[in-house]
Amino acid sequence: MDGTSLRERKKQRTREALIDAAFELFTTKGFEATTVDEIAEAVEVSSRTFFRYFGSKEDVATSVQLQQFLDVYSALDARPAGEPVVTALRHAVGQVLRAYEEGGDDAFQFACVMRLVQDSPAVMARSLEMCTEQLDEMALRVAGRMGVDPIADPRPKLVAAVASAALQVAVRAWRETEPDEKVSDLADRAFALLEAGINYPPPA
Amino acid sequence: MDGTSLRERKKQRTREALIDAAFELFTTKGFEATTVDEIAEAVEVSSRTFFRYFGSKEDVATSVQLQQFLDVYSALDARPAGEPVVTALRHAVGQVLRAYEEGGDDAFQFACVMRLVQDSPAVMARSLEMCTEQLDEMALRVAGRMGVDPIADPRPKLVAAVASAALQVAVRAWRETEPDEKVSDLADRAFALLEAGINYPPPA
DNA sequence: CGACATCTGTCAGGCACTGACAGATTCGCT
DNA sequence: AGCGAATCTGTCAGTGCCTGACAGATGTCG
Repeated sequence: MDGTSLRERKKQRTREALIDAAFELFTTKGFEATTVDEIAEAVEVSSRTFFRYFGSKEDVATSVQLQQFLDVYSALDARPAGEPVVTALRHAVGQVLRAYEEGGDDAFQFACVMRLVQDSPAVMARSLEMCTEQLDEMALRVAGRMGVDPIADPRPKLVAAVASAALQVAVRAWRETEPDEKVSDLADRAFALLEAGINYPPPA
Repeated sequence: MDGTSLRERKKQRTREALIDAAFELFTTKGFEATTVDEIAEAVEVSSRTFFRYFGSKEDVATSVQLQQFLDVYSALDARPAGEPVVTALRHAVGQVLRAYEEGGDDAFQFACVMRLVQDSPAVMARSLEMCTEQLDEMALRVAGRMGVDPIADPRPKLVAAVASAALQVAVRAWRETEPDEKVSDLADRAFALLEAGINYPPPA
């Protein structure tokens, strides 16, 4: 049952092999032009086995995105307790994004997933669905920071949803800008706007 | 080419018949248990014709949601020019939702779509995708209200995305609350929170 | 009425995805 | 090592979504 058993290691290896093969094919042929059979063949398993690891062809991409969410959670937990929630989210997200930008290993895969999400509607749809699935988890952490009940108080869920939306806007702006503006900067600016309030013009 | 030609009227009729039949079957049998063939049979057309009207089975639901977006746009344009954007969105959305709650015709269909979106993942995914498609349009109107460039200034897109997220949170909260709390009230509260700022605790 | 455009049904087919079964692999135990 | 149990995998058959291509029906306009 532990992670060092032969069975578990084999499973992990085929799982990663499937992800690698899938991204290789997605980037060269495109998402919809790639069939599950091709991915499975590249790893020398049956297509039936593919569906035992991933619920759908899109899930290969979203499984990577899920890990990114978990990274944000870790970074969020590491932020000081007194920090306001949006500010904490701003720093946590910026931290994770900068790590992806500089870390050579996952940097390619990260850009790969982002392009995939923006370019193929099916992946986009599944990705958005996964993001909303993660909203409860994120709301839970926000509620913890605020010291309020995550069910009775609507604010944690709102903050989580708004933060997720801001991040999506930043990523999309990143994909659309011609020069290589950094995602981390775009996201940082988006969160900074959230901190200041968005009911323009401010009724001061 | 005008809307009163026989051909156009026939098309409109089959389109509405398909939507009605689809919702009838979705509510009784469930979304995934309903096949496109069944919907087409109920209207006495071929399933091929169904796909000439709707790009996918999910699109039957999202086509209705699209109309709701258009309603919000109309309401938004009717708001006074000086009003801050989030406040204007709050009133526009509230106005549209209250109309759906009281209008007996579309009230049933509205509740129907909302249940559909929350209950079946495929519809949820497609719905979210359509919402992001509408973000540009909404951002355009927000930019007009703010009197800024919708491309150079990132704020309109951010406001649109945040407002959409807030609305989604409200709808989801509505579906989860046992008693019949009104969507319009939940949405109003969510937008009110946005107006006040969400960087809790406020660093006052 | 006739030329034309448009809509529809039928057919064939690809691809995503699933349940069921049998064979192979690994695990836990003696 | 050896044996039964649990788990993983491949094969097969099948359903359902969705699409291109063609031919026939229907509406449109001079």
